Amino acid sequence: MALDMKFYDDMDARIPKGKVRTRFAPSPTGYMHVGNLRTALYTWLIARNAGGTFILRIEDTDQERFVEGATDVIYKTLAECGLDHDEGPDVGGPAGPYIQTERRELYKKYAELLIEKGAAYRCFCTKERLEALHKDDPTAKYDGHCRNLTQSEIDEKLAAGVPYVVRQRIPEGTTTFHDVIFGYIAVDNADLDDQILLKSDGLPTYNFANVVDDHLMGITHVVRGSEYLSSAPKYNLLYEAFGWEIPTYVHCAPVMRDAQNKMSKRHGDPSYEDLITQGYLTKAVLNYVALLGWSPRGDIAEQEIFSLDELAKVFDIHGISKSPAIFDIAKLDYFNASYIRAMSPEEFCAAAEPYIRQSVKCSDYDTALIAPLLQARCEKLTDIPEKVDFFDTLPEYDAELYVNKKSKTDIEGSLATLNALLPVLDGIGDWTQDNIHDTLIAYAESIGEKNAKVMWPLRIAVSGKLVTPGGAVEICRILGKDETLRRVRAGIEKLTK
RNA sequence: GGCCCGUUGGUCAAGUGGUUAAGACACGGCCCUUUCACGGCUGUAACAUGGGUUCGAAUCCCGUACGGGUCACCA
Repeated sequence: MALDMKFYDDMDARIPKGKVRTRFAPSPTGYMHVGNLRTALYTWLIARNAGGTFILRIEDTDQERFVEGATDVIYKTLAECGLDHDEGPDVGGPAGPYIQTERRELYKKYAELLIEKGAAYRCFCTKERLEALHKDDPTAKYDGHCRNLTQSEIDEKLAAGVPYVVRQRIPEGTTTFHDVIFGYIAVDNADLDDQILLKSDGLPTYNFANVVDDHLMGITHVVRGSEYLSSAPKYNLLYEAFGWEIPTYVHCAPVMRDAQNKMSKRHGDPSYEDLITQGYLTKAVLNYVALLGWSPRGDIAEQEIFSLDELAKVFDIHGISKSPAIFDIAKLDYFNASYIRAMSPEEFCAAAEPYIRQSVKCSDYDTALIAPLLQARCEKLTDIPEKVDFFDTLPEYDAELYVNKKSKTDIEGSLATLNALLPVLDGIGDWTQDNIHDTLIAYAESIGEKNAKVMWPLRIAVSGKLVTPGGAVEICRILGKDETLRRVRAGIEKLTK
């Protein structure tokens, strides 16, 4: 239900710039999926755009899901992406500790405060009783069994050491909340459950810890996935019970693998780290992900390539989309290719070298010469090895490769060309790019043929491949005179049979 | 199932009552060219649906369909 409530207008604008505090609060699963990365990015951008503070908080209240070393993945990813945090477990800050399990006593204290205020109550129901409750209707809400226990009943159970949880006491009425992206949403409190705030192990549930921490840490903009949208009214009730100011909500629609499913580890969708090992550049991933669910407005509406700094300058919450976005690897390829092309030759050479060396082991071949041929020809760094595998060893190839309609070449003609080329190439004294080029062009002219007619067979002979990075001249240059001549002879032999 | 949210080309999306409904990716064609690319030009292709409101609706309202979320001592 969308309400027209002027009261809430500009809710997100009432916070002075510079006072903005946002937080990225992942639970350490050891896996940074793309949707997570995007949430971190948006959260960081909101803070940086406003000259505010970006905080990292670790939500590790689920002891059963503890994964060793999982926080390292978070630190590493954020650092690699340039999403620096001003406060967090590793850098400290005034609102610490920043790890929820270290804040245990805090939650307990606030849960008790809530009980005093009458907005929460202790529930001594056993798991068996709760299960029985859900037996017929799995979606049944808590029946309020412990809602109105007398003080003496409570004291008695407490004294007897009966384990309990703390539940939120949902009042009657309607709760309205505002989200920057989704607008005003009102729900009937009767649809809300008396959710558990504090588990029997004394640790808070996500729902409770979030409210307490976000308030205590002074978070002004709560950025999270839209799966929390339906919990938002319960958070507001909590804020109200405490008498705390409600933050600005920014619920982001999910990143999908297809129209039906979110990106997920289970489906084998790539995490940030996976994308990097697949040959994608961090900056390209960030750029693409930023635009997956957000678009620039105004005079930069057409712009697509953004550096992180640029994004920080222009990012506007209102450009975030309501509907889910499907992750399109083909478009990431395009962004990645753009970033590869935009690198300086030196930068690209450095990035490409290890990939070139994966298939070019022979140290006679200079990666500095090979790299320039690749820069405009690959979308991902991992495209490289396959493209340069012919340098070390001439592959087995089909004589049919010599036949090309457009270049007007066939088997017979190619054989003739190759035979004629042997002395021509052998006659080149200084084996430089220019000399090889000029000699071959001059030869083509001397026999009154188009360049392609001589270049095609030569390129096939020296590479053994239909498609190569660079043309015949570049390849010959890198191969060196001896190897070039050897390969041309091999070609002649193949065509002579 | 209840409640909540969403729906513009295959994909990402601009658009906030009057537009020939942008742009990008992908796809097709052409040019460039010693292969493939790169680059340039160009083409195909969309407002889920039915009712309203209005002089006028992609834009506002209601319904329908489809999709998603949520209903845990998980986050």
